[in-house]
Amino acid sequence: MLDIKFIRENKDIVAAAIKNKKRDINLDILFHLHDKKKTLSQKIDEVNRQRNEAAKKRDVIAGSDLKKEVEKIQSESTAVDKEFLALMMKIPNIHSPDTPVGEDENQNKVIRTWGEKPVFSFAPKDHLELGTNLGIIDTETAAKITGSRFSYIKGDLAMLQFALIQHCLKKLTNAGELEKIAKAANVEIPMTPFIPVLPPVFVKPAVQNRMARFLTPEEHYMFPDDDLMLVGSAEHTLGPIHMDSIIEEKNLPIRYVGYSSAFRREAGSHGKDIKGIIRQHQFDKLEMETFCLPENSMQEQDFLVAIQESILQDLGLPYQVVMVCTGDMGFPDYRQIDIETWMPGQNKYRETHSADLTASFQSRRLNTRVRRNDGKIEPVHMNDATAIALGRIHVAILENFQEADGSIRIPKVLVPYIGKDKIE
RNA sequence: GGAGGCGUCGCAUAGUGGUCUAGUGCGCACGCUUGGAAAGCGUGUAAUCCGCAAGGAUUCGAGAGUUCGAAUCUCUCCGCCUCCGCCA
Repeated sequence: MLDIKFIRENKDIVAAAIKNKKRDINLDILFHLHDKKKTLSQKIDEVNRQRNEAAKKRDVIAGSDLKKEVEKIQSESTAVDKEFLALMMKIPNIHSPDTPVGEDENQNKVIRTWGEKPVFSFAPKDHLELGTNLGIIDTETAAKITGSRFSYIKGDLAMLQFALIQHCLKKLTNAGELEKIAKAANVEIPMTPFIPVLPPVFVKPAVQNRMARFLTPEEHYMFPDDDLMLVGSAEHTLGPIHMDSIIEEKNLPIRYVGYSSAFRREAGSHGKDIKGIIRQHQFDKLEMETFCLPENSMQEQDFLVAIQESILQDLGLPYQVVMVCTGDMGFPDYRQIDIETWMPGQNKYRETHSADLTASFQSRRLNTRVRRNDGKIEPVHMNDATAIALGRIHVAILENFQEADGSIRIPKVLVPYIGKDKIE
């Protein structure tokens, strides 16, 4: 959610963002509702003042009349508030000046590439064929037991997953490692290490709503009997950690790295990526969620991207970094940077990482604020970014590091965790 | 799942219908004192909204209700604690 004052003072910027993010909202209606809301609340304040006075004087008759009056205005005011808020929530975040304006993913801008795409002396296979042959991916049994878009990850691939998690956690909790990454990326912000978290995978729908992620309800697994839903990402329970609280400036930045399964119904993606484990209803992910000072949040995002790149470089996976354009970026995002990793079996780069800077957009709804050293209070800035998404990285590793005989080379950094250098 | 207790300004606690404009302690900030510090003393210390300001309104877990008036009474919900049961 944006600040209504900001919207009033920057109508052009907000209107442009609405248009660039392909939405249609009339800001004049919003302003009109806001005026009405203000007038009504001033009226209520005044009547309440009189009411308090009457109560103090124990004036039963006047008090009784004023009570009826305030009830009448109150109901009108509640209706206006509701309408105002509903419209406010439809307004997307503005986008950063360096975000490319565009219609869809075709206008996303590649800003860097790293690594050499592998050249095979044989016809490379896709991850499903490789994984099925090696007995480490089993989608057929999963289809019988649970349904389509689920899988059993077994044997060395399961080991590989834990190795990846361990490798990343080690990196993210080590201040020295982080400093190296920041220095290489020219980022100058405090290097507070990440706090590892195992968050809940259920979230109250009302809280998820305050994350301002407009993942429609159809995309979530809902449990109405318990008023709960499964998270689509650890972000959904990491982001609200400081809901309704004020963080002292000296305690920022706060960085979390959460490990959890993510659950997505993938409604509306029928037929897309149906083969293999690229698009699953359930997958595991290490997710970074950070809270920082407003003036540091762009650098914070650059830092998170640098971490993502460093992880992919450790693994030796070729990738490209992409500035996501306005038409393709998330509703609450100020700037979105994706990393796409080369997948030979698909013969293209596929999204494996996303870094979302939401600035004050989420924190305003979550009511997560910072008390500056001078005592002023303002919303903190929030970033969230994938550290590693396990399903898709499995795909990348299997497809990039396959040998002619169908075996898979294990990335050097992971060998110590698994105790061998090959899946065969 | 059963029984009981409890949710108050960062933390701890007082407050059982009007004197609560929510007290006190700790913490924190500033000042005095000091060569400097600690201690001591003094002052200040929740947020949100409206307003240029003066000031006003709202919030005592959440919501609804009773009342001229609610932290305080009633109802519903949520959370926490203790004991019992079940259980990884």
